[in-house]
Amino acid sequence: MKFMPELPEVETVRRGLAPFIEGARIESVRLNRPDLRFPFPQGFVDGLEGQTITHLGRRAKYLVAALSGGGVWLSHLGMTGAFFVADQRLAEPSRLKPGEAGGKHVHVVADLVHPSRGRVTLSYSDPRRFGFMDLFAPGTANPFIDPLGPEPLGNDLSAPYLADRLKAKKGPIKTVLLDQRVVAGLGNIYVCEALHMSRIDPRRAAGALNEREIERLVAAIRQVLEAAIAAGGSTLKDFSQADGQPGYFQHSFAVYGHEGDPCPRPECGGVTGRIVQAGRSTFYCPVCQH
DNA sequence: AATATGCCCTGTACGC
DNA sequence: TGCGTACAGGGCATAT
Repeated sequence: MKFMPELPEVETVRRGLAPFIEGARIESVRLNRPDLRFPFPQGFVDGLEGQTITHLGRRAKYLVAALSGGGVWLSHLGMTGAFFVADQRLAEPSRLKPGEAGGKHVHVVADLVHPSRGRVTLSYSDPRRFGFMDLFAPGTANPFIDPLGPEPLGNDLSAPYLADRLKAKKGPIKTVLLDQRVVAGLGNIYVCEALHMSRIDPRRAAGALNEREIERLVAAIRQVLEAAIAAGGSTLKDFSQADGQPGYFQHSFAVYGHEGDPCPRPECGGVTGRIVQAGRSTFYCPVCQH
């Protein structure tokens, strides 16, 4: 299974990058093309240069870098976006994997100065360019962040909250869970996994779930995300070595990508199926999910 | 208003 | 081997 940056992967990237860029001053930024998924906004480079990154946060699948002037540097990795760092104690940039950090898909390179690490090079690679970046002036509305629902790992996601948001929904629970206004940061993989763990059929009408099922679902969402973050965290020790890649880890899934394989639930006996809902693949077990 | 579809983009896998 | 096609999918735009 190839790396795909959903919430746990973005969190792992955040944890990997933070020690290199928090507190660092952005000396220069080079754009190798005018756009990713969207054009870089007017004043992007000028707005970043000279700023110090005071904090690197995450909201849903967005990386949110707070700047000393009060602005916000927003980044979304899309499907193939990746950050690479190199400082003077790490491998030379030339040792970074060719075709990735050194290749034709590196679209943004920023030179930073970190108070203890010295010069740090931060590169962004994104072959498919589904990612994007934006820059927001202090105090301005953020159309990406503002509409988002609660973080799935925070206290705001609760069974009563979710029950309230689901009760009027006629669409399938799988599709509703991908709506970032309901819960922020769930993607196709972890929705499939959470529905399998909570034994809920992805085709069920969201509004038809009962209280017990919703409680199981909320618990499962937390569990699959936390397990994935833990798996990612275990790879961070390698972050500052060899290829300098943050958060690239193989994580095992119960159903995602396992069409035709036996359901991993003990004594279930089902075979993992794949259906398409709202244009996306859904993997599920037709025996134990109902 | 809520819901559904098409689009973006490129590397990879696969059938013929 | 080469060529065409399907697929991966988050979020936006558009249509209903």
